[in-house]
Amino acid sequence: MNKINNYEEQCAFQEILKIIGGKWSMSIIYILFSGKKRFNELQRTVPHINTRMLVKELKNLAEYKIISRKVFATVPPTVEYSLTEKGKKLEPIINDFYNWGVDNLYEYPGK
Amino acid sequence: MNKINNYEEQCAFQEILKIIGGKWSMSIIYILFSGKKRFNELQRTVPHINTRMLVKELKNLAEYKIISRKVFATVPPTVEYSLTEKGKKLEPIINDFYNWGVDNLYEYPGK
DNA sequence: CGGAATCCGCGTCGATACTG
DNA sequence: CAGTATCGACGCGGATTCCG
Repeated sequence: MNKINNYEEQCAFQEILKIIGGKWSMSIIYILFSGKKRFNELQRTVPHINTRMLVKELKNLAEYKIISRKVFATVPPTVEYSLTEKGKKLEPIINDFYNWGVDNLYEYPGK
Repeated sequence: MNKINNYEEQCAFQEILKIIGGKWSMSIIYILFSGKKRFNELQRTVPHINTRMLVKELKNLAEYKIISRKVFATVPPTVEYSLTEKGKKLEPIINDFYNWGVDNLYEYPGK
């Protein structure tokens, strides 16, 4: 009854992780749960990320329609990022994931 | 009411991802949902993983008590890996994650 | 069988500087 | 403000070989 564990499922898993398993993706999505954010806001909120990485991740997430990018033709330019419906569906999952981590990982201080 | 998005939470997130956000961790855990597995079984089931990476991941996961490692003093040696209670708690989360990926990512064929 | 050890390329990531 | 461009290093991860 358990169709888990076949080779194709594993490959699918790896594809999924390639998209949102990166170093920064989850952090960015996590931040966007609280609403749309501008580029600089994101950069300030995600610890240690740099411009290039943030641009790259945002582009990637937008490509898969997890986030949407809205440009306002103002001076200076304004760009807003927000979650799409797909992205919003991740909220409970990522929250569970985060909570699991806090509950189960943090009693191990040392590397 | 949303305490999300502060700097420390973000750092915590990055710590968690460092532990189970690697290229192979989730795949291995996913496989172990269906029961204990031996080293070679895992290596055969996870696509493209090699010995070194598998050893490394198993060691890491065991260190954080997500999986447990049982050695049987037989000849030839037998080692069984299985999920701990902590690891089992991940099952619904990773399943949700996987399902989300299949539902939302697979209509994008291209790179 | 289940690892450990070594060697090494290649891609990722980071820092910096620059642009519309 | 919101990126783009370029460069260089470092470390991840792959292949191979050896060991108990």
